[in-house]
Amino acid sequence: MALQKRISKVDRQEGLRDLIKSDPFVTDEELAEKFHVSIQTIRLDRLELGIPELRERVKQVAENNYQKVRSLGGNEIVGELIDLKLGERGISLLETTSSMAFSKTNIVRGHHIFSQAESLAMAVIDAEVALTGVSNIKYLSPVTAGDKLVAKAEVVRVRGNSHFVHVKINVNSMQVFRGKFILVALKDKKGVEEI
Amino acid sequence: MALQKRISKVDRQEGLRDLIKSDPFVTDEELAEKFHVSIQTIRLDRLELGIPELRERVKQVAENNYQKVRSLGGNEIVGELIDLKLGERGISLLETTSSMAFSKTNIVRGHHIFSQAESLAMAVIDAEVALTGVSNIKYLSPVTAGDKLVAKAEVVRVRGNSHFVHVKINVNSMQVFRGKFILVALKDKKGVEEI
DNA sequence: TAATTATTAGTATCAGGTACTAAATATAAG
DNA sequence: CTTATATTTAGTACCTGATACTAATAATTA
Repeated sequence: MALQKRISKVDRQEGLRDLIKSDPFVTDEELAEKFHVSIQTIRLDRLELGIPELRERVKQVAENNYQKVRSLGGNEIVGELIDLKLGERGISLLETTSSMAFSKTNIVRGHHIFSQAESLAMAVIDAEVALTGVSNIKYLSPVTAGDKLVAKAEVVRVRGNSHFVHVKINVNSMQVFRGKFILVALKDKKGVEEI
Repeated sequence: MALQKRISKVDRQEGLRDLIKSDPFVTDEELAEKFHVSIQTIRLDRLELGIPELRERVKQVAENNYQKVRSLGGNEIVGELIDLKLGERGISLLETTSSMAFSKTNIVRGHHIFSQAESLAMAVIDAEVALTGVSNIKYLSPVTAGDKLVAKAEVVRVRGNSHFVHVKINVNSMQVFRGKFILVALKDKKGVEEI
């Protein structure tokens, strides 16, 4: 029999915590093998550390992200479409959460704001598919997690298959972002021949 | 005994499919109650419809979203940091997937590209926390799902707490994006000085 | 060496199933 | 109406990944 190179209890529990954090899908059995201890020891460890069982962890991951992904790019539009006049203007609402922010400062990462603006700009274009060509954007004020972002998009000019859209985002009627998008409609597939 | 207002098999199976789709966390037992049939009937239905059991469904939801959130803002940096010289330059790699693209065209949504660029720009700044102030960006060519995006960031100028960073993104040495970011380092907690 | 702590073994039980057999009940066809 | 077929229900054995508990063994410390 090979020597079991076991580590101390505290070290194991620390490693356990990290491992489960980085991979919530790991079973007690796999953990037992990894740390060269019995499955019972792992269960005692989890009990002491207050870490729930695999199925509970998986469920939590599923439930947490079920919501988030919907407002975070899994869909065609980031945020919730409130109003839309195709080819003219549109309004969308995005409720920011701490998962969108830097943990230290609670300030929402810029690309979430950008994503809301860009996807609204694209939604407002009256064409099958559009692709962002150029954009000039400006963040005017930091956004804190919990803020409700109201984005307003307006089509200001259409030239050929280029669409110029201005997007403004407000929090409580204070402007936090503005951006000018030039979107190009693709005529890859059928039905987007000319605008 | 009260009359059981049962619906036809096809209708039930249709309802079943919809219900599970809208709530993947529902058990066979709950479904049986909802449709006034036995648990075995529900299981036969799932078998016929090819719908996996609760735990499998929850696991799939968890796994799907675990990936997405990681590559879409759950982390501090979007993509994988390959190289970093703090305050000077940095390189990151992002492997695009179909979940980042429009289902119709398979073209990656712009904000994913932007997110990679912005987060790399912020990572490269030698400061505790930075906030995107202004950015001027341009998408040069559409990116298809599966493409590997290599982003290169370079700090070109530092004035006060304003950092000017250029980011270029290539796919197979073909440039698909460029952007100029002005990032403002925050002083401790408060104070976003004028740019 | 004794006391204490850590680990392992083993059993009963649970949820939410699969897989299978068999029986009861509906519904349709002759 | 009666038979044939489809549908639903009942019941059993088994599975995974656990909890909860008791008891014994091994390792460490006083």
